[in-house]
Amino acid sequence: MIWCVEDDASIRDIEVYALTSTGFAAKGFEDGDAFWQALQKETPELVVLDVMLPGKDGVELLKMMKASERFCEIPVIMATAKGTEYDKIQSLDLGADDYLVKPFGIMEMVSRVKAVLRRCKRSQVPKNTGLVLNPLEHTVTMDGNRVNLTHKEYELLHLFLSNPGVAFSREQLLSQVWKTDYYGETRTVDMHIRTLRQKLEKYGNCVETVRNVGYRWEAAHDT
Amino acid sequence: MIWCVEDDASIRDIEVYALTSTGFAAKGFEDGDAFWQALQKETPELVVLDVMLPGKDGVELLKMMKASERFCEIPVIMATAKGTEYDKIQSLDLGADDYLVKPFGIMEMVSRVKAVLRRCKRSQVPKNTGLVLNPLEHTVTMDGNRVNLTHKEYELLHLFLSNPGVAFSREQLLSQVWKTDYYGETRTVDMHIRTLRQKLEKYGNCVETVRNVGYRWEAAHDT
DNA sequence: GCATAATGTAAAATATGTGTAAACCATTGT
DNA sequence: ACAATGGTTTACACATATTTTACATTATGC
Repeated sequence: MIWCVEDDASIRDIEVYALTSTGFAAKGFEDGDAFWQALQKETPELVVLDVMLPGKDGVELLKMMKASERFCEIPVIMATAKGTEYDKIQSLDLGADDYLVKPFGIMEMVSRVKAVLRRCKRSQVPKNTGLVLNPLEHTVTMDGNRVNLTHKEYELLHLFLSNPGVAFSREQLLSQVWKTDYYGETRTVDMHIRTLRQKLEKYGNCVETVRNVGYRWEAAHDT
Repeated sequence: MIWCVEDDASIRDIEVYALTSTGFAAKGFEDGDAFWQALQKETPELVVLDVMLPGKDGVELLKMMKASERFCEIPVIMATAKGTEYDKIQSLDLGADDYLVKPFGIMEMVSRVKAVLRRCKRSQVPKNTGLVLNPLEHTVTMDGNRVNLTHKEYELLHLFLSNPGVAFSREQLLSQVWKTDYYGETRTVDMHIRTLRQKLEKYGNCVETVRNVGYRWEAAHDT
């Protein structure tokens, strides 16, 4: 799925149409907020991001993506009317994968999308974290070895792995995993985090405690 | 090692010089033959390839590289005076990794080289500039590096970044961050401002003290 | 330049949140 | 009903964030 963030409706439509007719699945977003919101639920293959946007501008969004554990791997092509060298350098140095200067030919955009995807596919080293969760079998393997988790532990890990980098409060964990909205004084969550950490051995320290908030999965720590 | 294939000696020298002074190892080639010959003995990290060349032209060389098992993985940036959309598309579709239209700024070239290398080796994570606060992850990154803040420090920064330029009194800060309306004689706020300033390093002086009033975030000071 | 008020700094003292172990309870299968 | 297993609670140890205290430093007005 390719996402196009562009406030001008006519340009957006052309972009989506061109990509769709080339065989890509594509979706348009009018502003940064709608885009960011959708990003929480879904992960696109690539984003074509306009710099000039109402609300948060493209550069801001790019920074936020590249600063995030969860989104920093998503390739981004920046598009803008500003064609100064500084703009190009800034975007590229911020981690954008390519740059389009308006008015750009629609086929050039498609070509660049294809080129970036090709590059990313090529450089995608099979990044096996060593920790594989299989929802179908309800199992977890660590470097090929089965790990025996209890149900709650499994659900916790599942939630963490589906949202890497996101900090969850104990309340959130209780409501998501335990399906209860009560939260009094209890060490229950901590207890399960503990056993999970132990069973995950070297991956245990991927579960970071965020003091005063809760816990977070930090994939960077998987050595 | 970065290779620049370009027949115009002055342009070639500038390219090599710019890359070298940026920290890359770089070497220039006058024509396709010299380049192709060198390729048999050595493998560059990336090639900046001019389209218009005496003898075999750039497109020809690109095709040969991409057809070869041995060289097809080497990233290529095409450079040319022809700036038509067709040329761009052709090059990109032939497998070039990026495209420069002459006359290009020398720093743009360096940026594109960096961007392409980054993409090809995702191992070196792109670091963005600036200060980014991610409420979802409850994290703060500074030029791409994570900053470890305590909860109060985080809340302070959050408040400042959400209201750039606004001067807050100590009372206001106490009520917003500490959620208390009491204010006696205490250095608590100053203390936290201090640690925040320290942890933000060069962004530390964005926290301005407003004498007789309190503190304010002045984004202009983030150089 | 000096007195004074405001802010910066360092350390110690305190409060708070989290880790841990063991005991306790609930559910399931036999 | 009884084990066996997983889940919860309790109580306390421990680590670290926060606050206090005391004093140094810097700005401001005369």
